[in-house]
Amino acid sequence: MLTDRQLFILQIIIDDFIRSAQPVGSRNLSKKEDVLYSPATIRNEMADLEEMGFLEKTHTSSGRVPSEKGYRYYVDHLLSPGSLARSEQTAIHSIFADRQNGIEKAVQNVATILSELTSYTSIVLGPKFNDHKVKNLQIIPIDRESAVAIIVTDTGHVENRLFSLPEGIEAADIEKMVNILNDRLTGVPLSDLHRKIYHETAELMKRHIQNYEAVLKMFAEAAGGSELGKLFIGGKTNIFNQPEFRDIEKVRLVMDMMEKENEIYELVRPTKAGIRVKIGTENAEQAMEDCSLITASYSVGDEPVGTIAILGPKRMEYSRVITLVDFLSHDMTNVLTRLYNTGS
Amino acid sequence: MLTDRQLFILQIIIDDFIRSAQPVGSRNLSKKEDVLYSPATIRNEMADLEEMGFLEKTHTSSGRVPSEKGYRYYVDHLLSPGSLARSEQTAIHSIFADRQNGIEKAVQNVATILSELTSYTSIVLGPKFNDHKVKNLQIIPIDRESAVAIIVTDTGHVENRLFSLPEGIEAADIEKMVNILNDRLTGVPLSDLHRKIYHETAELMKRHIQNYEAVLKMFAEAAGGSELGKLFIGGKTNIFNQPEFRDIEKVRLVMDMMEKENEIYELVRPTKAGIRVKIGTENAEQAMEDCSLITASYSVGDEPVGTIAILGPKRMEYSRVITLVDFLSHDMTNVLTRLYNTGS
DNA sequence: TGTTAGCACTCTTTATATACGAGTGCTAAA
DNA sequence: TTTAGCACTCGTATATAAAGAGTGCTAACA
Repeated sequence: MLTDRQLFILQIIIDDFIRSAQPVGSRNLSKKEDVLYSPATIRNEMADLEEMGFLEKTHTSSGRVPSEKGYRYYVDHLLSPGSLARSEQTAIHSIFADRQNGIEKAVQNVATILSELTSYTSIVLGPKFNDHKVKNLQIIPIDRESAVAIIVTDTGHVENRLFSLPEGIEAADIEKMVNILNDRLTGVPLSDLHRKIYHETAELMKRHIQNYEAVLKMFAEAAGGSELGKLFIGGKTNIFNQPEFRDIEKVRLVMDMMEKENEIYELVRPTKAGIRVKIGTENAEQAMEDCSLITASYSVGDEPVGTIAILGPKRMEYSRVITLVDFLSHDMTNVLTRLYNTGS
Repeated sequence: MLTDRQLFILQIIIDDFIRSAQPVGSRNLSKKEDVLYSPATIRNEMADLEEMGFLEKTHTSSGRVPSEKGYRYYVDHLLSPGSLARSEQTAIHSIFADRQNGIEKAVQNVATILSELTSYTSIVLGPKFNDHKVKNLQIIPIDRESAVAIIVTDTGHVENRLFSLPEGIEAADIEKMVNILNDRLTGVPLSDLHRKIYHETAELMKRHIQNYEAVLKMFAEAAGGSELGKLFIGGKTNIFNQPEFRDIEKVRLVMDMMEKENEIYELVRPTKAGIRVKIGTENAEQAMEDCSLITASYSVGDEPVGTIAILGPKRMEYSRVITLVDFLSHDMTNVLTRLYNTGS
């Protein structure tokens, strides 16, 4: 349906617009050294491309601007693969080189480096710990009324939660309880913990400990707390650099959204799909209608556990960002898979 | 030096400007029902106030705008005390009513409510845990190479850290070590922990456990992690509402600063002083030159442990905000003091 | 002596007209 | 099929004028 020349011109127009943020006209295009057609020819092709919906005009006699459909086609069919500079590769590898600081710090660094490398806003959803298995449970009494429940996983992650002790419980009871829980629950994945707590230990504890229910409830809650990983956002203010966000109301919309964690979670829910590109109104959120979002999930083994994403203007350097996000997500998958699968 | 009438006029001008964000002229002022002077009289007084540096003009024939010196005088001498609506008081009290969720959640709520109540940006520095005392220490081995160190305080706060185990350490050794540490360190404040670990336990452990040093080091590090409380910022985008921040570059400066935690820490370092008001360039930070910051620290007993603050335009509702921040900081001091002093 | 009316002046804002330039669509010629 | 040419459109920039809000100063008034 599209001739080679139309493809070529569409690609050049979008490339140019991504660089300059200015509507591109036939005259300027034809002056480029690798463009051999006259302005008139280009105008004809442009008119066709516009009719097909790939280009738009900002007003009757302006140059052309890519439409969302145009970007979509560009991303699906016209992207040149692109490769990473060696310096970028080493930057990425180095994030996980020093594992001493723990996963969270590393994930935090991913967000920072992503935003610095791209000049866009980065979103990183840290790995969820559902699959991690209970290594050890503790209940530390604080005073007569309260205690802290602690869950340590086989990956070194620690969940903790303060809770009120039932009236008149004895230190010996607590110890008994901890023993039962450790005995029955060690090795259970966090995602199963809630169920197992009630099914496997309730009967037993009922016999030994009065008022066991309140305690079980708190434990179950502590376990359920981390179904989703932690969210990190890097370069929140990078959007100020984009000329199409000179309008303060647009910036505000995006900024507002970035403060709402649950909306962000929706955007970056981990999936098995590879790179996902959402352009403008392809994003459900109203606030994203002038933005594009590129996401890729990373996995432990086959199970997607987290996501990295880049949020930028529709006029985004798709090629570069996709390459980068692809590389990084695979790198994270490798590192995490090695880390967690040898551990268990 | 200032006549009563000058004080009165200065106050009305600033009040008016805070409300309207518009330079205020003599004519409009004189039309107010509680102003009995003619425009000409007011102009004369205005000229005097300007000469003394309390007012400024944006251009030769504009109305007057308060200078920083004007705001300063207003805050120091002209503030009407103001009181909180009952609904606001209950909103504040209710934050700590439900202690179940732990301090951190409560502090988070403080930030949210502060920004909602004021329409400015709120900054809340959570309580530091230096004074809290060790209740219990644990070392949970994860695999042959690593373990998690856990410190529980008498306030229910939990610190944890993953560390590498020295080669060839035995499970029995670890247990012995935990016993020694608990024996010696229970009741020690976190701020002393680092020192005590080396002074009081090193000798003893040396005798019992080979390669104890690496382990001690990790424990000491875990303890040192929380010298400062956690930072919460509410209503980051509220600044977009301020007409003097229509300029995107100004917004950017402020937004950029809000992303830099260490700069924020400098602004809200807890002190014993009461309410502090910093107007415009009284703040050292370049980015704050068009903002005012109102801070108040809250304490446990006599020891300031955290800070709440409101960041807004220089044209801020000082009276309201000061009343609110004062009330809230005292409330927090009361609640926390009761909570932590009865606990120990 | 303090207050006020009057007036000329300043400066911003808004509206209007004009010129300029980048770009288009269409027609006709190559 | 391609391209040169040309009239036309529309946004941007510039100049000019008019309106309006506010000031400072002078002189009159109580």
